Amino acid sequence: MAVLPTGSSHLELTISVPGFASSPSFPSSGDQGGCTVRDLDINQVPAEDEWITASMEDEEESCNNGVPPRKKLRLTKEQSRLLEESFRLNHTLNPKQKEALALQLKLRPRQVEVWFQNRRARSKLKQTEMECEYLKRWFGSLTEQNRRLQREVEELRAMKVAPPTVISPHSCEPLPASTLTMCPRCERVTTTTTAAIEKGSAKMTAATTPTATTLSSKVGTSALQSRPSSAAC
DNA sequence: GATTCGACGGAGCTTACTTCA
DNA sequence: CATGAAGTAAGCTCCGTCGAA
Repeated sequence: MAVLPTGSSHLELTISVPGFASSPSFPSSGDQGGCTVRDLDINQVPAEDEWITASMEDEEESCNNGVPPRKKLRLTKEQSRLLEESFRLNHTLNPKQKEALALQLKLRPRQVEVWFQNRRARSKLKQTEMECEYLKRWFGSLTEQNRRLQREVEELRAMKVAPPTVISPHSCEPLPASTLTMCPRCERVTTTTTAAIEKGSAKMTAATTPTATTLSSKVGTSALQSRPSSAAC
């Protein structure tokens, strides 16, 4: 798709900074071949200090009636950055990648999975919105083009009634009006008979004002890559 | 009040495994 | 015993939705 950016670019992607160490502040509890998270149970709920609360007051009143209020996890900037980076490389994760990423981010695999689900869904939504915008603009320009062509047809019809002379833009010589027509697809002026012009005007009306359904069925993804009018006639 | 985003449940699909004729 | 069909469980993605921030 030439018009729309591929992948997730429309959801702001920050570029990784070389030398980033994953969660340097996290205490290492094991020492096994450089893996600092040996004892971390990835299926455990993150520790309390991993939850970012909206305010300090929230933190203070975290235990009401012994039931910890359900807090919404906010990913840290680094976690988000790493997730975005992974998403840019791959929109889906295999189980090993998921596990590794979860370990790196100190999140549960399920959280990584959910993040990718949401990310896919939301980038798709963004893309759909962009396609919608593009179609609106395209439809607008086609409508305008149609108006213009209809006006031209009217003018040509009027000329047919009047003395049939048209001045050529190139040679400034008078041309017979019956020889001028425009191909609705390639917008090239061709020579046809007067009868053909009348047929063509009817076709033009249909061809340049696609309905919403035909437009959306055409568009998919590939149709957005190029204007149909550029096709060979 | 609107928006963002982490989380969840359910539907649908695929794959691996088991059972049975 | 080998084989193919049918059943089942597990795991995945997508979708719609909820609710905290």
